[in-house]
Amino acid sequence: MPAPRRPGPQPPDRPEDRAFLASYDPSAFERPSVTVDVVLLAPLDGHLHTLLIRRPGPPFQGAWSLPGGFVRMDESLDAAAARVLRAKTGLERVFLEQLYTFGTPGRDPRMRIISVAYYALVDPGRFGEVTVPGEDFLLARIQPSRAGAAPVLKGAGSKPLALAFDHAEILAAALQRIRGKIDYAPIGYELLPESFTLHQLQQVHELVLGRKLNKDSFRRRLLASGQLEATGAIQQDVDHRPAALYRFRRGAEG
Amino acid sequence: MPAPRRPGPQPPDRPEDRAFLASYDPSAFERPSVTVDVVLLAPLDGHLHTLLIRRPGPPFQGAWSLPGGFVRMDESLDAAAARVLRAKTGLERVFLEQLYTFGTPGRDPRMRIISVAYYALVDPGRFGEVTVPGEDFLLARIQPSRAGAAPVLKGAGSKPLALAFDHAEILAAALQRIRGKIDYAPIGYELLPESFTLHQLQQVHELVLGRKLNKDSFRRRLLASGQLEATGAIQQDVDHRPAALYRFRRGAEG
DNA sequence: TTAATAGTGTCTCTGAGACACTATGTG
DNA sequence: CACATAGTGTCTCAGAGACACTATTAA
Repeated sequence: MPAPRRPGPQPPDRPEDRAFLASYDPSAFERPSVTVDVVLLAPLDGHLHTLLIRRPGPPFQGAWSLPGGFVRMDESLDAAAARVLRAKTGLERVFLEQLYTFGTPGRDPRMRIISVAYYALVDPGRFGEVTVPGEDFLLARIQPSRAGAAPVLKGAGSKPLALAFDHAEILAAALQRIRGKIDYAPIGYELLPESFTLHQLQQVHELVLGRKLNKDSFRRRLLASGQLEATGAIQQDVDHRPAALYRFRRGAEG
Repeated sequence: MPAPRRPGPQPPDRPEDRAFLASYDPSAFERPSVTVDVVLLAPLDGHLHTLLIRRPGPPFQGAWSLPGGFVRMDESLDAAAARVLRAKTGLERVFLEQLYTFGTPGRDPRMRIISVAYYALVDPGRFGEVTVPGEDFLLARIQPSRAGAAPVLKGAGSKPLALAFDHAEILAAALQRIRGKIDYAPIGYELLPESFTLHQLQQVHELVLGRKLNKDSFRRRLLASGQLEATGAIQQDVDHRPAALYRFRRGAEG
């Protein structure tokens, strides 16, 4: 939620500080590893889906996991999340926001790893761009669930998927976050192509919220919000009356 | 925000995993330091206040900063925040929630430090319990400000305080978070003693939101929410009609 | 023409704001 | 008594749900 991060104010450059810095021993404290994990969400076939990667080695070898990776020493957390997402999926210029930081000791059996979780939202068309280099991946369907309930994932088989590490918890936190946010923040648009119908926007909101919405008041509310702008075009190739297409008015988020 | 954290599911114990673990070299990646910083908030004299600690050494020697400290290898992030708050202020059993993680390279001039920020809410009476061992501290007044505007801090002098590192940004994020949350989450009660009047509760909401609220609808809304329970007692030692005292019904958060 | 979805007009219900009024304490 | 704050009753207005109705496309 904070605004874009800048380096903070710099302290005055004084000789005694330089002496202190030179004598400072960064190895005095044992340090944890820090990673980012990304929950990538998009609607597909009437369900939310998330991208999972099969773990190529232990621990949890063969299990499904969120795309993740270590934070480098010279990059911000936001930059690490964008880099990891690009490296693991090929996707760039994606809506990406910090979610929560998970750091329970033992969440990774190898060593102490603190993971800063992010969530990313894309429109379903961009799932087509996904290329996972040399790795097995899956777009897992997230079963509709009400707030509070743990989300259930479905892959190709009939059994619900279990995720590696505490990734089920991270996924649940991401779903809870967008559920709480979609009513007042313009995140629904991130799950749709550039232009869309009001019905498609309503379907996205219903997917995220896990319940049906009233058509009339949804239309009224969104049209009154000033967030939408008619493109002038209408839907093509539908076997019923085509709907007007809208786009999100960036900047005018009221 | 996620439910209490447990260690994730453990992988099956297989011989080949043990071999992998034995060969795993944790020093292969350079690691950042990880700290927690705590924004402690309480209402006092009609203003929100936050506890600051004077930096005893460089960088930013003599400047005011949030209480913080390194995360130990064997404790969770929540536990680290509670421990740091206890060590720096003596306060225990405080409402404490993770806020956001700040990790811009250069935010600490000494080395790469990633800080998991928390915010803590206490009632003003508990400020009396605060003891900062051998350290200079200050309860700084947060000037009323509307959403979006950067918060302004006042200490004893007339000039606004500047904080060390990116701590002003962390404070701003904490204020923004509780502003967004107080309308639907029972956090206002954390800023009040066990029993309180509706007027005191309204004042706390007004402090957090930075604006006056309508008395009638505030009363109606809170009484209808089912969150409040009359204690049966009334205010003492006031020079006007005493108000009824209420307490928060924990568990019944609707 | 029918089926299907898009889109409009209007009634009702609920919650917030406004305001008038009564209640109960102190000095 | 005056004065201050606590607390109630009721009117109005705005937004959400419900529902009836019209519009426009394909088959």
